[in-house]
Amino acid sequence: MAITLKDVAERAGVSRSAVSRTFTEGASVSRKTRAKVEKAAAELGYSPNALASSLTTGRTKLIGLISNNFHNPLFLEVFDLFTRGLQDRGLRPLLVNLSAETDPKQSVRMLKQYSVDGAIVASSTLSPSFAEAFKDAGIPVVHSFGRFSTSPNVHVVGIDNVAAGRMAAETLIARGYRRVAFLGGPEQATSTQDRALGFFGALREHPEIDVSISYASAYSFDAGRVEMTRLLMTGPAEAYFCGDDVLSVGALSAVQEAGLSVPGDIGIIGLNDMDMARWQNINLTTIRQPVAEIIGASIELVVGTIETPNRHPETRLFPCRVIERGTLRALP
Amino acid sequence: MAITLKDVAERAGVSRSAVSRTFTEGASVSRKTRAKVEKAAAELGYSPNALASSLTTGRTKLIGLISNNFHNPLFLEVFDLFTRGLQDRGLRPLLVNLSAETDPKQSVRMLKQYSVDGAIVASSTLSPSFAEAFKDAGIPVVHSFGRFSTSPNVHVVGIDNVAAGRMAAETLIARGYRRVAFLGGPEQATSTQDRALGFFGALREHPEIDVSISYASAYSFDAGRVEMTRLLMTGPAEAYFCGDDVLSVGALSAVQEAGLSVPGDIGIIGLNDMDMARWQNINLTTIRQPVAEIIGASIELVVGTIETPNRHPETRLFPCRVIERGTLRALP
DNA sequence: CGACAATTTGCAACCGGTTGCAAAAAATTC
DNA sequence: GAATTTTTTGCAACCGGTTGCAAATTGTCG
Repeated sequence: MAITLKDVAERAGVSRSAVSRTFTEGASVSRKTRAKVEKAAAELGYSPNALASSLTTGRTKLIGLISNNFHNPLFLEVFDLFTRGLQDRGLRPLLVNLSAETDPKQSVRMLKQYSVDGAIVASSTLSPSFAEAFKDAGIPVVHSFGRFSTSPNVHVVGIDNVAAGRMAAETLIARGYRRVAFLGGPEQATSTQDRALGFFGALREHPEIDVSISYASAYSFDAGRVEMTRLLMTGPAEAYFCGDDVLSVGALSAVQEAGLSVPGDIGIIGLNDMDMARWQNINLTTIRQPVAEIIGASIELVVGTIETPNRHPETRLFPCRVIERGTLRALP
Repeated sequence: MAITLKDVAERAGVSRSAVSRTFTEGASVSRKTRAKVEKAAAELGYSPNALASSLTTGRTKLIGLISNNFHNPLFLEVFDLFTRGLQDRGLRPLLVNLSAETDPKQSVRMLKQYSVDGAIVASSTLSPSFAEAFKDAGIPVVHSFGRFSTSPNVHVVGIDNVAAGRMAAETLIARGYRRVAFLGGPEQATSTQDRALGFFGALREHPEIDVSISYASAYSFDAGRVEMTRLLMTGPAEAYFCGDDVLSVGALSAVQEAGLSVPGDIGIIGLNDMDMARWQNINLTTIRQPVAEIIGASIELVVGTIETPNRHPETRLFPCRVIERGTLRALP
């Protein structure tokens, strides 16, 4: 059915090795045989079987891309950049949707069966041990959007969530808000924990400012809306740092629905700068994650680790910045 | 490095075939040897190499998932459902990001190299010939969100875009709009062409209604905004059928920015019902594509075609329905 | 033109599995 | 317990490639 090396070899009147060599970068083949082989291959429409060759070379050029954030709009951009970035380097993303389960064993097993060259765990909610499971299985791995650690066991690329929390606090302080709050995502998400830490840390130096915290059940529109609706009934703060943009939009919607104005009555600052944040009918002031840089570094790091397996685990954090839009009152 | 059949065989004191058979559904192995093999495998942490076995079985359980819609929020849902649906059947999605290029040759080549069992082309903008290229290469393929055809060459699953256009027209007519327009996506997108066809078809029976058409340069927020801004300066219609939800939000934003009200001054109806359409600060009236059904059928069809290669090309269309929200005036 | 070095080529073994076939072992029958 | 049938097992070839090695070819130089 499919055309193999042998077919091409026969047609070109050379050995199978000669054919293999014409298709291998930097192998020794004369001009003449290369020409013969290429002609025969073109005539037959031959293309080498990447999987068969992976058996001997030990490289599949397959990269496992594991995520559980299939509902966060930011991840459209993330998938776009990852797939493009990998393709540009001749790598193929094998997508794994984690959905509910958080046990790494199954994913590790599966990706081992497919002999992926490396894996990228793209998630801000999974614990570091998830990515570590890949490392333990001998699969080069990078945790993108993962938690910062001073002594990481695996490569981590992302933002400093503590610093981001601090940045949010400082932004609110600078605008003169006196009663502020953090509306986090799920309490067990590492990103929420760290952002809370930074937020409260910065405010500790401002005892005159009243600060409170609450958690939404998920990084989702509905969760943000529900939580903000609840907050509005119990006497809301003047400004909220929401743990995520989608959450922010949910909160925004609850505030507007209650007949209050943003930023007049209540200020909101999000985090991520998803594409929709700039839509004029949302116009969300937020803290931007440099997604492209994070993904570029992640790919670079996973490729580097494939080439140098015992490379020391690295943490690469990229700075965030505030994107001024319309949900926070202006600087005085 | 990695544990192979041979290692397990030696440890269990059996032949390699015996080990292979224990891991093959429905092969002949006695209780006793199976137990020995399983014990040895567990002790060594063995898991069979899926790629190596694919060499003889001819099945990789890899499915190419090809898309060029990495900026449409609807596709987050699409990716989520596809990856989950494939995983549930033990299949692995190999993601291909088409971005700019529309030449199928490269994708076909690449997916052939990886011996995918089948391919799913998920795009409403690619021409039918794209999916056909896969079929011609002997790869079972389904075109999801593709163009309807009475004599299809490949399986097509999606909605009847002509009917959707008609549905939009009828919805506007029923609400008493007298000057309506279609704000399409790129003129060459098959989905836009078909939706226009249905829209104008339905209005042909209503000569009293004034109808016009224009195209946005892409299915994007910015394109919708730009085009609507232009329209507002040249005397807009009373209501617009926008070829897509993101486009609708762009248009919506332009209208609001011009100080006009929706649906008071101008009505808008979109198509897709992306997740954000229900966000209260968008609250878009739209026509819902039954995404889950489309994807379920696509997977079923590609699996069916893998099992029965010469299956006749099928077209499966699912009905859309109008989702009433706040961007169209109420029924009289 | 011959000696020698550098390139190119084919052979054969291997990567990690699967599978048809015949022999061996176990189960069934009388 | 022997004869027959059924099940289990191992051998060896194969899937589609790669690669070390030695032989064959080509090129260089005096």
